[in-house]
Amino acid sequence: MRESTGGTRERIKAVALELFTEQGYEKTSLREIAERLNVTKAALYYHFKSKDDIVASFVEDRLEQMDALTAWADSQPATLATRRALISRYADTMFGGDMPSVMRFFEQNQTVLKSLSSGQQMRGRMMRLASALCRGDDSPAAQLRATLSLFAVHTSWFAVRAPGISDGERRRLALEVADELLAAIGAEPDEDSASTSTAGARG
Amino acid sequence: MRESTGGTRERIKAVALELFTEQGYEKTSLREIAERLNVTKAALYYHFKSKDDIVASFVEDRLEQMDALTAWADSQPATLATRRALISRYADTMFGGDMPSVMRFFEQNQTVLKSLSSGQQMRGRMMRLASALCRGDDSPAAQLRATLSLFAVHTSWFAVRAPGISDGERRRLALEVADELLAAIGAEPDEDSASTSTAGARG
DNA sequence: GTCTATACAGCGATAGAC
DNA sequence: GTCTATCGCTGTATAGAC
Repeated sequence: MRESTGGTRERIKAVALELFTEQGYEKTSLREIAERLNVTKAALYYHFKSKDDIVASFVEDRLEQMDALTAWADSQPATLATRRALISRYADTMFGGDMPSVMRFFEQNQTVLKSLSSGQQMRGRMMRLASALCRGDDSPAAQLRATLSLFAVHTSWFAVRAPGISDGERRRLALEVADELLAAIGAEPDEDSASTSTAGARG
Repeated sequence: MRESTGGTRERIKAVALELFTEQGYEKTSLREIAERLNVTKAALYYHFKSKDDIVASFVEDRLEQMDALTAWADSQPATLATRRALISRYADTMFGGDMPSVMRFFEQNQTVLKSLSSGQQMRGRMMRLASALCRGDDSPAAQLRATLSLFAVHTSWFAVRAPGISDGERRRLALEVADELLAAIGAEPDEDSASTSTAGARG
C-alpha cells in the first residue's frame, strides 16, 4: 500500500463521503472536513487536487463496478431473464454490496454532479445500464421503463414510509416493481405505439 | 399593481429562474443575476430577504397548484379512474400548463432544495400527491408504485433519447407507463406480497 | 513526502448614505 | 430604490517547515 502516515487520504475520503451524503456537497466545506480530521484545509490539497477530486476518488471504484455490470449484461442473451438478473445484481450493489453509501451519496447529490466531470461519467454509465436493460427494444417506452426500473431500486430507499421495514424488504419490493416494468420491455406493442417510429439506429 | 419601477422584482424572478434552471442554484451567484439586470447585488436585497427567498417566491404558486390537485383527488372516489385522472392532470402542469419551467427547475435542483425551506415544503406536497395516488392501499408496494408514476412524468423529459420526439409524445409515453403502475395499486395481491413476510428469497 | 501558515478572489449578507 | 463599503466565509494556491 502507498499510504505511509496511517492512510490520511483514506480517512479524508471516508469523512468527506459521510458529510457530503449527510448534508450535501455544496453545504460541506473543506474546513469542516479538515477540522474533523484535526488537520488544516491545505493538508487536503496535498492529497487531492480540488474538492471535486475528492468526489472523483470514490466515484471511480463505482464506475468500474457499473462497467462490469454493463459488460456482463451485454454478454448475455437479450431476454427478460437477463434483464431481471441485471436489475437484481444492481440492487445488490445498492443494498447489500460493499459500498451502498457511494450510491446514496450519488442519489443525494444529483444536481451538483451534473457539473462535476465524475458526475457526468456516472450519468453516462447510468444511461448505458438503462440501455443494457432494454437491449433489443429501443422504443421510447422501453427506455422509460428501463430507467424507471433503476429508479425503483433507488426510490425504495425513501419513498416507502413503513414503520419497521428492513433493507431486505425494501430490496425485494424494489425488485418486484422493477420486474413488472422490465416484463413490458420487448413485448409486442398491443397498441398504436408506432407513432414517430423512424426506427432509430442505435449503436 | 405594486411594482413602481417597471417590475424589478418580477425581472429578478425571471432571470433567477432561468439561471438557476440552466446552471443550478449554487453555481449561480447573486452578482451574476444583478449584472444581468444592470443593478448591484445589494439592490436584490431590497426585493428579497435572501437568495433562498427568490426561490420561495416562484415556488409558492406551484405549491398552491399542487394543493389544489391533492384536494381534488381527495374529493374523488379512490378508484383507478381517479388515479389516472390525477396523474394526467399532474402531467398537464409539467408539460402543457402555465409553468413547466418551475418544475424543470425543481427537477434540476433536488439536492439543494432539501435544505431550503421551500424545497422541503415542495417535498411534502410531493409525498402527499403520492399518498393521494395510492389512497385505499397503503401497502409499501403501492407507495413505491405511486411515487414511480410521478417519476415517470418527470423522467420522460430526459430518459427518452429519441431523435425528433415531441413534448406531446413524451407526455403520452409517461402516462402510458404511469397508468400501468397505477393499475397495480389497490389490486388484490396475487402472490405472497403479505407485507412483512420475512421471506425475501428471490432468485 | 506530509503538512502548516498565509494569502487571495469570490460568495451571501448587512449597514447606512443618497 | 439603489448605491458603496464591509463582514465572515468559501474554494484555491503557494511558500516553506519538518
